Amino acid sequence: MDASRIARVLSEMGTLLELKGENPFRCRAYHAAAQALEGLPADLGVMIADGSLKDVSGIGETMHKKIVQLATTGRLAEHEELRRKTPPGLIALLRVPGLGPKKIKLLHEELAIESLADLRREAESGRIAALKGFGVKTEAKIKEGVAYIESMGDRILISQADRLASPVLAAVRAHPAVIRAETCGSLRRRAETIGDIDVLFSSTEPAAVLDALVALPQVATVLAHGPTRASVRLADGVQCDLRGVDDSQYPFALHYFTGSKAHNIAIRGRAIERGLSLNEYALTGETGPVPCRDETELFAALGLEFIPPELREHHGEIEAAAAGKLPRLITRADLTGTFHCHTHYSDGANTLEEMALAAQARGLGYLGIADHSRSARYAGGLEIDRVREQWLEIDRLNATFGDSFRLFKGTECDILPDGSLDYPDDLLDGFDYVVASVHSHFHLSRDQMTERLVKAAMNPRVTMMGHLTGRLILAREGYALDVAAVVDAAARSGVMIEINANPHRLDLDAAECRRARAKGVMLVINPDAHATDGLDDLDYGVSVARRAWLTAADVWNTGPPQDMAKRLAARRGG
DNA sequence: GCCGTTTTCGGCCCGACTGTTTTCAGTCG
Repeated sequence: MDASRIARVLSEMGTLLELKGENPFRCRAYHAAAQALEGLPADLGVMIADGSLKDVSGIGETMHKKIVQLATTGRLAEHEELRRKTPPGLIALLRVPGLGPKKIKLLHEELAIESLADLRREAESGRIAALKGFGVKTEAKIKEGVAYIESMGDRILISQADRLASPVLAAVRAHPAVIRAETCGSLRRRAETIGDIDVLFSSTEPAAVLDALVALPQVATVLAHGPTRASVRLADGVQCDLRGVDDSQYPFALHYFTGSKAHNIAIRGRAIERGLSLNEYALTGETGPVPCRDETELFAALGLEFIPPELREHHGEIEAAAAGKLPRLITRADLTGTFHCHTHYSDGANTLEEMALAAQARGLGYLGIADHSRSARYAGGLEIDRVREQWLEIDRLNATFGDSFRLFKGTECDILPDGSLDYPDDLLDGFDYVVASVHSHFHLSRDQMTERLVKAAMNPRVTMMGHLTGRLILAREGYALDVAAVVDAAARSGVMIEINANPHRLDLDAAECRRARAKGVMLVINPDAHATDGLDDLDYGVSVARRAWLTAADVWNTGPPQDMAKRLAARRGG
């Protein structure tokens, strides 16, 4: 069993123990261990073998044994027993706002509620309001919460969150009494998916600002509304938390509400070690508060470099910041071009020229075109003569661009079920580069799929692997695959791995990218654009790279654009 | 269950808000 699957098991055990009414610190230990597993610096198997897993903070002796057992046998008796004893529907009840482990336990014991459906029925009957500790308001809130969950999924893509948050943030900043404002939480950390939107502002009169904000046209329902904090549901169902603080408190609140939770706990621990106390309003020492004008000063007061929000996951960033060894993270401005874009030759919406002009308008010095190969019939994959026609058009366009811009000839070539490529070798040799991707036969066994992708990653005609795991966030799990084995193969052969920047994919993900880079694999940020505005998704790819601790030197499509032709040729042994 | 330049036991981040309570427990972030 791999690290992230084991993390899910441990996290589920933590939740099941909560529902059982276990000691909350013991429950937290399982969640903390799961978190630690998600951020491992190396392969789990390797870390078990060389003993370094024992040194990971949050994994003690007991947890280590459980992890080893899961890694080797894929099973854990304690987990199976917990599952057997807990009705499976109980976990879903945690998603109902206002219901936590204690109330769910009571509902289960008193009314035998074991599912969302049970909960809705009992709430409608009025029996919940009669329970001790409950009341008519709680019951009404439960009914509303169940209806919402039944109508919507609980998380949204970061791209959707951006679209929802930006008008709200603009409205907050436009309020005359607001001094500073920012979105916080997982949105600021640029996570793949967002649960709800957090907006923080500073003002001398936060209550008045909140009064105005809950009346915004984007707000559908007000869930809570106090003098410093309000929770609202936006028109399309996403929850938005608004918080106001005094401007002197703003840096502390910004840091606190950005999280992650694990990062915050560790930072507070560091404050305590230094005889300080940190909460969301202030950093306080024995002689009184330590004023900080911004987050940089807050980190400095704790002896730390500024930690970019994308790194705040308690995956080693505090230790690195203390040692002055944080990487200089890649930015969008470092990207000088990109590969893997589609045109109307296959399933793209725009012409070669339109894509080229859009790339230039975004400050890129080159653009790689990688339309689908012939087997991808549903996507208009190119037969060989169409490929040659496209090459001619690219040559004609390049002649008009002069030295200022260049289109590269690529292909997103299907990896066939047996691991071979979808075009003959002599045609593949004519491309400037080859992106190899899986678009069919998703249901091979894990061993077969791994063998298929390892073979492609070892193919000397492959330049980079496209959307390696095939996942679609919130929609489809990736196919069964030993990612580490394919990454190892890519490391051996010098094949690059794509960070597919489409917000539905973000494939590879940040944790795998970080491990791949540690093995020496070069990453490349590609938008998988099917239209000109798809090029803007590069921002999401940069976020993944930053969350993976990558610098410009770790990503292929950086550096002087005029060198790229030579670098590509060198990759292809030319 | 984890962890240790005060500790191998006794802590474990902590404040706002809500609802059901006459002083606070539970939830949430």
